[in-house]
Amino acid sequence: MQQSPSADRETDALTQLILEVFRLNGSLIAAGDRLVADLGLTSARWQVLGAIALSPTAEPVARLARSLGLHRQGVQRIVNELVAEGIVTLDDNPHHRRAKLVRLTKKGEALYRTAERRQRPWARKLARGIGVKAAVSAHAVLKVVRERLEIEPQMKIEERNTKL
Amino acid sequence: MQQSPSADRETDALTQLILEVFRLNGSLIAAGDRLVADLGLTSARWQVLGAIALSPTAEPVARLARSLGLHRQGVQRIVNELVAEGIVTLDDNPHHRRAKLVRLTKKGEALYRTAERRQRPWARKLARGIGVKAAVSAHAVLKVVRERLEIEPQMKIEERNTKL
DNA sequence: TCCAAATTGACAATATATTGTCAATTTGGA
DNA sequence: TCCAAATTGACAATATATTGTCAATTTGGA
Repeated sequence: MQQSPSADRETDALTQLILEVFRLNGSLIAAGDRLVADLGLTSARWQVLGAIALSPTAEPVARLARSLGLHRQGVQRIVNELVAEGIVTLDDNPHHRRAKLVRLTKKGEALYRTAERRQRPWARKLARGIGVKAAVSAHAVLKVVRERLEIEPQMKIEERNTKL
Repeated sequence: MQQSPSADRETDALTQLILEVFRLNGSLIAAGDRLVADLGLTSARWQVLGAIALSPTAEPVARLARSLGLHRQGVQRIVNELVAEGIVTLDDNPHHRRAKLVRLTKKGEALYRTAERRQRPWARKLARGIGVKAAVSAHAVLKVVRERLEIEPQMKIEERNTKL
């Protein structure tokens, strides 16, 4: 089903964009790791910490994993490490005997705030001169693509484990 | 060093964009895996295969890894598997006794073409209606950000192993 | 109330990625 | 020509991610 030439230019443009997303993702993770390494964080830990910090209410591991699009087991592993280091605690959940609620400790909150304080000027330098409009528009494009990828044909990570 | 409000909106917009890049990257890898799974490929294998197929001349593993921004060892592992499956071969390199040149076999070329044929209509569906201009502009934004991340403060993957 | 389905954390097996080191070899400048 | 530095693949140790399974528990509909 060959399309019009303009549709093909569109396809090519998106393909290039996708390749750039892969490259940028790699660079961002590497840069994030460097940014918080001396705090004992990694990009992965930071991401989990962020989900805990930003969630309006404390949540169990499985729910955090689901909302991050990560594997339950991977998040569990990270959370267990963070517990061992006194960065988060697992509190009893009045609504579920097994599913403990993950909460930041004082130390965890301080850690997250430190990382946040460091992230901002870093992002500011990266953002300089890009323009709100261009950034918002790029964001919109990526979001549309992601949403198209996520409709049906695909299953969520958790569903894969459960259903297959 | 507090900036003007507009600079902060810019920072916020970029932060949102960055989070979206992480999410999209995950979705793309998952979708890519599904797209070529029945061909015996994964996103990682496909990426390596692409580097081999698109390079104007055959290259050794270390060079492929460098140009992909991946670890030499990871690419080596994938290439070894591809050799075992008859998808690529390691040919003698007249200029270097150890660094064999990775080349696609007939089978490998056919496989890559099959994957490519499948990728195009898939990308076309994803791209529909996005507009060349929006895609190109988004690409430009991501590229600028990546290039800023890659100047100095950071070392290339290979350099890290060698220099530290 | 009851019970099948879904959720959850634990555990284990395996796959994959990362980090570090080494020796063979090539490269490039003195 | 010579030799220090860089590149390269091999190997190994470890870290991390993925997949699969299970039992405890909760949920939601009959």
